[in-house]
Amino acid sequence: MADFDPNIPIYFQIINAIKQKIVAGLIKPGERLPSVREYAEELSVNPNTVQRAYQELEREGITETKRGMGSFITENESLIPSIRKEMAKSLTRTFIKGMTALSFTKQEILQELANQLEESK
Amino acid sequence: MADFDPNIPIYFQIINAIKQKIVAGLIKPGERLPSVREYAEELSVNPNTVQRAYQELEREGITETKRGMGSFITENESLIPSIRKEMAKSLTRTFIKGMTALSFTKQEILQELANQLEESK
Amino acid sequence: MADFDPNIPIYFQIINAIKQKIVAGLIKPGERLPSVREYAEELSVNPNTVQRAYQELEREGITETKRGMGSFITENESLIPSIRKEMAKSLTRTFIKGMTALSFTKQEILQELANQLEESK
Amino acid sequence: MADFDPNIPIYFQIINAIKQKIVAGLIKPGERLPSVREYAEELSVNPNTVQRAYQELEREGITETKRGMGSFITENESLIPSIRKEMAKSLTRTFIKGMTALSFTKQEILQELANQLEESK
DNA sequence: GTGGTCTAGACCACG
DNA sequence: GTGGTCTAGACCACC
Repeated sequence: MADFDPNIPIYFQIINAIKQKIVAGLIKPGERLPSVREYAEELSVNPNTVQRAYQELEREGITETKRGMGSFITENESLIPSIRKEMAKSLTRTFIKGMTALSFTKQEILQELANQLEESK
Repeated sequence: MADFDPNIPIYFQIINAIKQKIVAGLIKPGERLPSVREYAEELSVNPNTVQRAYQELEREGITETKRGMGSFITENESLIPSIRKEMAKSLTRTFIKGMTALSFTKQEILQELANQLEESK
Repeated sequence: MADFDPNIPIYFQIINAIKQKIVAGLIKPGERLPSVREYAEELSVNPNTVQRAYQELEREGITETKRGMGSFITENESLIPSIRKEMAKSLTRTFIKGMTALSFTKQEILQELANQLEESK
Repeated sequence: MADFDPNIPIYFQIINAIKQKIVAGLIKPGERLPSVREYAEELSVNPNTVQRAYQELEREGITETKRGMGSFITENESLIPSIRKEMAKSLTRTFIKGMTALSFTKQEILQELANQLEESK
């Protein structure tokens, strides 16, 4: 089901995939994530890698994990919007950084985005 | 002589600096870049690091290396803008894809970009 | 029926609850503890977890298990206070050692403890 | 040089050891920590374990690590006192928790500490 | 040589 | 069965 961009740490891509699923409503607060081993197998990845992703998610307060029980999405009203905002900010920052490195001006960045948004209409 | 952001690979920052100079017309097609050693000293950086940057530039088709002569900006005038355009397109596509996955509308995407461009002013 | 702190192993909280009841005289030496199944149901907890707690209590010499009869608080009246004292001593020694390594003076150690005891009031 | 308490994660003990060394002035801000491999060998521990400790230290802002260069103690005026405070708090919390579990009252905890401080005079 | 990530596989704590 | 830690050893990115 998944193939990973070899330039980005797998654990990081797992984190983002889960965050996206939460934002999209595919996983709901309170719900349990697949077990480390289960998910590792599904993704054809080492359990340690999934473990690391889950750990990071917990550190960010997105999940709570209970020994012997599994990891659960935090039940928190503001969770989803805050993840959405954070991811949007990160995406935008990356985009701006990349474009700036190509010495695009702010005007040109906006222009390029507008163009491509049109195209994909 | 130059300050580097410690969070970004130095070689990458060197690449960008050179690209910017090219786009800005400070270095012209056909012109020779400083030697690896020269440049490394100027930047107080390990020669390997400059070497790596030059290598990458060549891989991207932006420069050509002639044995014993040094690295030269590619003569093909149209090559550089076309590379730039391609990279911009790719960056933008990635950005749009990510934001769409977070169910942002086109309006919101533009808005978010505009906001963050303002902030980083 | 009981609320558990999700950050502390449940079996550990059960142990402490029992110890406290003993010290408080709510359970007397020689008395029988509830059966594992009974207690597990009362606490809405996995029987294994209660089992684990009982095991640990026995290991500490606080209870004695008789096959087919259940777990009993040890008859030796003086045993419990002596265990308690030993554990307290050990805890205190560890604490002092750690604080001393941070070059706290005796005064400061007492102060820090007093402060934090206040806070958690 | 080191042997580890088997009940506490090794990476955690490494973190604490380094923090203590910083507080004690044995390692100074700006100074470089041993490389992951070096330290791993010295401690007879797997490099991954040291790596994890270093990573955590960086996450806490205590070190900064530069690829290909090593990990360095953060140069920050308030670093040492803040570590000292944090560790003291943690030690004290652990102590209180343990004593409370043995159903010591606040008075008794203070008493026990005072006694043992006297003894070790 | 240095840190960062990953796999493979093991053992333990917990429920 | 589930998460947490650890070892052994590999490969890559960076300096």
